[in-house]
Amino acid sequence: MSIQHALLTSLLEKPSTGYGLASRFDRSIGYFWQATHQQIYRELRRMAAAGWVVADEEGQDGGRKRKTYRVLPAGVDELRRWGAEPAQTLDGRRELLIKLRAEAVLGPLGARDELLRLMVCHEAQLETYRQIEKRDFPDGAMTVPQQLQHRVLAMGIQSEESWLSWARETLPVLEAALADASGDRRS
Amino acid sequence: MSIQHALLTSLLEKPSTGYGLASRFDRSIGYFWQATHQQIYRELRRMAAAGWVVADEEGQDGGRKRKTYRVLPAGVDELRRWGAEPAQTLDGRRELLIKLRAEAVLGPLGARDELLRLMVCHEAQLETYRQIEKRDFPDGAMTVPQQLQHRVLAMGIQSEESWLSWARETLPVLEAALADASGDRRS
DNA sequence: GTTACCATGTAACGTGTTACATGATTCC
DNA sequence: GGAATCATGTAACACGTTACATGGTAAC
Repeated sequence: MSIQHALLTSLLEKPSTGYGLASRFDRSIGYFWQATHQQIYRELRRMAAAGWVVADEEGQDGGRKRKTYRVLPAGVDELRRWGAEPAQTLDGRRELLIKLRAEAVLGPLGARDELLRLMVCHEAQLETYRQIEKRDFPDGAMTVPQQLQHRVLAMGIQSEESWLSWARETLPVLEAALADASGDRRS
Repeated sequence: MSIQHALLTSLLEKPSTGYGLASRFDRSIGYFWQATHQQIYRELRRMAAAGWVVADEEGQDGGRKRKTYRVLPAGVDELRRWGAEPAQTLDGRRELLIKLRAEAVLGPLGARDELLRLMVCHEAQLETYRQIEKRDFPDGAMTVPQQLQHRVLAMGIQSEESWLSWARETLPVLEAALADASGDRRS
């Protein structure tokens, strides 16, 4: 259900209409997450009902109105709460990216801890894949079908390696963010 | 709807019960695709209705029966048809992996062409991301929030690079598979 | 006998997708 | 006035998830 948090983050960066969100989604969070306009309108209505956002309606009475949504304090609270909450699913990679963007707007929320947790999980996963590789695909002559099966496993190994390499480059940035924030508090 | 094709491939490798598929899914196609037992039972019933698979029921009358599914010729035809069909969605990466496993069982289905098509798409996507990086994150001093946003984009860039690198290593294997098959026909 | 695992299923719900429909504004 | 784009919505459906329920078999 964290499409809501993606939208909150996006709205904090800049209040927008649903249509505007759908367009901007393409070129930020949309790098890794696509949402149709239906989903966006549906979630905006839900969040408005929950008091996380409001729609400032402009335009004449009668016809359909253009609604510019902005985040209310309750929405910020929710985003902070969610940011601090450790991911339940082992595949919190997408969520983590939203937490990064949310931290860029709101300051530290706990993304560093989340990143460290995910790194442990993905290191374990990588190790598992490597064991399977050692067991099922010993060096030497492989038939073509075996090579194909090996490429499938290789995809898993490479994804994990690539993610971990990204994570190791990301960690210092999150630590700089923490240092920054504590520096702000001190001054 | 290609969970059906994943199941067909898995059943071709070895006829199984729904439960068995769910377990084996964890250690092959499950590298990149998880399916709950509900999904699996649902799809098995649908495929049985379509005549793609049959359940050999054993066990006594009355109680629930253990059903061992195996693929019928119509199921093989469907898998071949699907294998040759170019992916509609730009994100055919998961499907491609199933096509690789399907090729390992059935011989060439067209995965090489599919791989080449996807490579073109992903090269274009990578280029787009790099343009955005050049435009939005020029070299030099970046604030911490900017660095965080940059890490999100970096994830997109790295995913594409990693996938393309996998694809470049996979291509020769698919070509060896084609050569193998034409060799078989000649002999 | 009771625990663990094998095996299948129903029901309900939430999310994501597709098709279709409507109207406002802007530009030519 | 017509086309393109901005903007919002309803309805239906497919897919995925969770909760709950049932019963068989093997091991202790």
